[in-house]
Amino acid sequence: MISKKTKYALKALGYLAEHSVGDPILISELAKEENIPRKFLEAILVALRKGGVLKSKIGKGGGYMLALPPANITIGKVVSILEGGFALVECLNDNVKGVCEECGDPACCGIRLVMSDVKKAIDSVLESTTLADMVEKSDTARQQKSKIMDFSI
Amino acid sequence: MISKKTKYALKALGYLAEHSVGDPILISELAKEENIPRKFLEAILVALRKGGVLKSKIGKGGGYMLALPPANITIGKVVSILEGGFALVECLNDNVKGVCEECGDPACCGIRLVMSDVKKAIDSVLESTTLADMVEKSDTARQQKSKIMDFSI
DNA sequence: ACATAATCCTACCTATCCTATAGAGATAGG
DNA sequence: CCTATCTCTATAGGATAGGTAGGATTATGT
Repeated sequence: MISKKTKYALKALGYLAEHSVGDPILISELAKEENIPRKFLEAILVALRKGGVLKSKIGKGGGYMLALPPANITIGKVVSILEGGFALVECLNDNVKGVCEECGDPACCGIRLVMSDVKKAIDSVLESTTLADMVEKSDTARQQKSKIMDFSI
Repeated sequence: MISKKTKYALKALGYLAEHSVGDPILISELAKEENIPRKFLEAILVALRKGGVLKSKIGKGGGYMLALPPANITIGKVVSILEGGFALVECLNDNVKGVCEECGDPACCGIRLVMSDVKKAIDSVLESTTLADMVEKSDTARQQKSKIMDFSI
């Protein structure tokens, strides 16, 4: 299960991708528009900045901007920043904190082998989907829906 | 990240798949051989029994057996029993506890749409991999390794 | 230089879940 | 009836997620 942190991050990034016209957007605007607790969002944005996805401008007239075009920000990157990778078992994590004590021999642990397949499947989706894709999916779905609404009237 | 519960479950099931010759195996044997806290394992086995993966025999000479052949037990089933499904967002969970408050309109929520793709990818692996596969993977890896060892001597 | 608007940083709190344990109860075999 | 088992309920400690507070720092405009 992805955490609220990650969900909030994706919502905030989605907003930035749709509303950014070059100048920075305020934390408070993001928090209000996307319904995210202000202070909590602050911490999330800092993480995203340190992860290279956002850049900020301090002081009056400051705020946050995307550091890259939406098409160059993968969902995998965002998840990885907020969740510290998305491994299903410790021993498959990117930032390896050591082998999990359960599988005596990592190379032969059945669980590890299976979860490695799962991780590959997850990563292939996460790495191939970008922020731009996410926004587009959402827009398309909304348009589809309003079409259907029109027909039904 | 899968919980220790699930890891222990898979280890115990793996042991049962490999050592079962029809008669029940003791909790204490499973706990000892697979290095799992006895009482904790007890709870896990009960869950697996209620989930239809194991059956038990009470009283003297009792113990646990697989309720199905290993090739008919998917890893997905086990994960689903122990973790209550493996959705990445609440609103995609099997046992829907309601829509997540974040995505106003579930049908148009970009996060939901992306995570739905991820879930499909996960499920396709988890549903197509069985306990028998897991045990086999592990065995094959072990054999490969011992071959390499032989060469190197 | 100064007031103001913004992000940045450090620390903290609380509830929930994960892991684990204890002990009495129920059931079957001999 | 005795013993070996699983079964059930309750509980406890620790970690993590989610959220909050307040002040420090930095930039802008006048």
